[in-house]
Amino acid sequence: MLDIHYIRHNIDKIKKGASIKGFAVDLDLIIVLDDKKRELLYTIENIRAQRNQNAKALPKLTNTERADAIQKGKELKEALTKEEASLATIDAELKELLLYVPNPPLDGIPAGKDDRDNVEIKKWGHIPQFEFQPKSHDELGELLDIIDVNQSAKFAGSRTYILKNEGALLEHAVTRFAVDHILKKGFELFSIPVIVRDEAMIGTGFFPLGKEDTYTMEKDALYLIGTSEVSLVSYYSNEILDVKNLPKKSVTLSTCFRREAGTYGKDTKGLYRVHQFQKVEQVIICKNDINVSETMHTLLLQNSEEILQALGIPYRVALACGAETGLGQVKKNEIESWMPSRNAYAETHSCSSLHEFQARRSNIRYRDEEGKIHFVHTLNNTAIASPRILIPLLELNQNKDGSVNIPKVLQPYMNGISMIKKK
RNA sequence: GGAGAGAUGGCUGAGUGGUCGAAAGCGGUUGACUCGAAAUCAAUUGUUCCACAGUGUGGGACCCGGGGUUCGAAUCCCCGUCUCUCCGCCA
Repeated sequence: MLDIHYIRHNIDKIKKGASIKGFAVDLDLIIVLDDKKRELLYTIENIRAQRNQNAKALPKLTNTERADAIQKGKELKEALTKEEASLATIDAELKELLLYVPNPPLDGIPAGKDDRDNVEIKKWGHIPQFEFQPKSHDELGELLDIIDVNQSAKFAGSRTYILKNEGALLEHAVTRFAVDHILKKGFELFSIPVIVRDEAMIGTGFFPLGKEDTYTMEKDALYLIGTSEVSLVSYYSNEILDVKNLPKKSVTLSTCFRREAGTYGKDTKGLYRVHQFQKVEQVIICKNDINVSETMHTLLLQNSEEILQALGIPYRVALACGAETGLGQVKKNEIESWMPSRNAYAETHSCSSLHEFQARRSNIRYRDEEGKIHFVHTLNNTAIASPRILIPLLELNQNKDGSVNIPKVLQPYMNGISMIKKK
C-alpha cells in the first residue's frame, strides 16, 4: 500500500512504475474518490463537533432548554448518519483500489516482458561437462528409489511428489544446513503458522491479487501461506518497534503451498513446480532508509549465494525486469541455479526489497532516536527451497552409474552418507 | 463440540450513561539534589486524521474488531476475534 499523500504528489511516477511492471491501475479515480472523501470528512467532522458540543452542554441546561437541545441533537444525528453512510461507501471503494496500486520500482529497473528480459548481473561456478549422458533428477530419483511422483499422484493429485529414503534425508540435510548457515549470521529462528487469516495475506501484499493462487479453507476463512514471509512479517504487524532493536532478522523453515493456478502444462515433469514445498526463508525488517535497505538486500543475497557456493551449485544472479517485479517490490533479484536437465539456469531463490509497502499494509512502525515514528522497510530472500534445489543437487553430482555424490557440507547432516547408490 | 469468565494506555489496574483520552501505581523522559550512582522530590509522558498556522492553536477518531440503542457510549445491546477455567476429544 502506498501513502495517499505520496500518490497525490507523485502521480506520474506511480503511473510510470505501474506501466513498467505491467499493472493496470486507475489513479485518476483514486484521486477523485480521495477528494470526495476529504470533502465529506470535513463536513462530518463539523457536524460531529456540533454534536459533541451540544451533548456536552446538555446536562447543565434547564428542562425547557434541554428539550431544544435534544431536538437539535436528533437533527444533527440524522444529518451525520446520512453523510457517514456516503463516506463509508467511498472509503471502502478507495481502500479496495489502493490495495492494487503497485509500488514503483527503483530507478534503472528495465520494463521487459517476461523472465527472459531479466538482466544477468553475476555468474558463479563452472557448468559441468559430463563424459556420459547425464540423467534428469526424476530419472535418478526413480533409479535410486528416492523420489516417487506416481504414488503421490494416486492419492494427492498433480504436482505432488514423495521423497523417500536418502531423498527425504537429503531434503532434511539441505534445509538444516541452510538454517544453520543463516543462524551463524545472527538471525532469529522461528517456527511459524502456515495457516493464516486474510489480514496477514493482505498485509504482506499477497491479497487480493494473489488469492487465486492460494489454498483456502473456506469453512474457517483461513489460508495456506505460499511463503513464510507472510508469517515472519505479520509477526510484527501493528507494532511500534524501537530503532535500537532494528534491524530484525528472522529465519524459518516452513512448508509453503501454491495452487499454481494457470500454469497447467508448464513444468509438469519432476520436482520443479509443485503445490507444496519446504522453504528456508530470511526476512529483514529495518529502518526506513533506502541505503540501509540496500545494504540489507545485499546481505540477504550474499547469504544465499554462500549457501549455493558451499553446495557447489553454479548459479547466476539476475535483476528481475519490471514485468517480473511483484506488486509491492521495488527491486527483486533472482538467483538461478544451473540445472543440467534443463540445460539452463532456473530460479531457485528470490530476493525482494519492498520498502514501506508491506509495513503500511501491516502497520509495522518504529520509533527513531528522536522519538518520531516511521514505517519500517521489509525485505526477504530464499535461503533454500526444496525439492527444487534437489534438481541441481542430484543432477550435478551424479556419476555414470546413476549414483549421486553428497556435497561435503551436507554429509554430517546425512548421517555420514557420502554417496547415494542404487540398492 | 458443551458450559462459564474476561479483553482498558509500554505494563499492572480503576472506571457500568454526561464533568473520561481515561484514576492510581509501575515503567520511560527531563530537571533538582549528588563527585557520580541509588534513594528522594518536581515536571512530563499514547496513536492517528483534518484545518489554519508553522511546530503551536482549534477540531475529528481511537478503551479487542464490526454493527446498533441514545441528545450523549470505555460503560447498554447484537455479531465476530482472541484469552482463561471446567467437561469432551486429541498428536
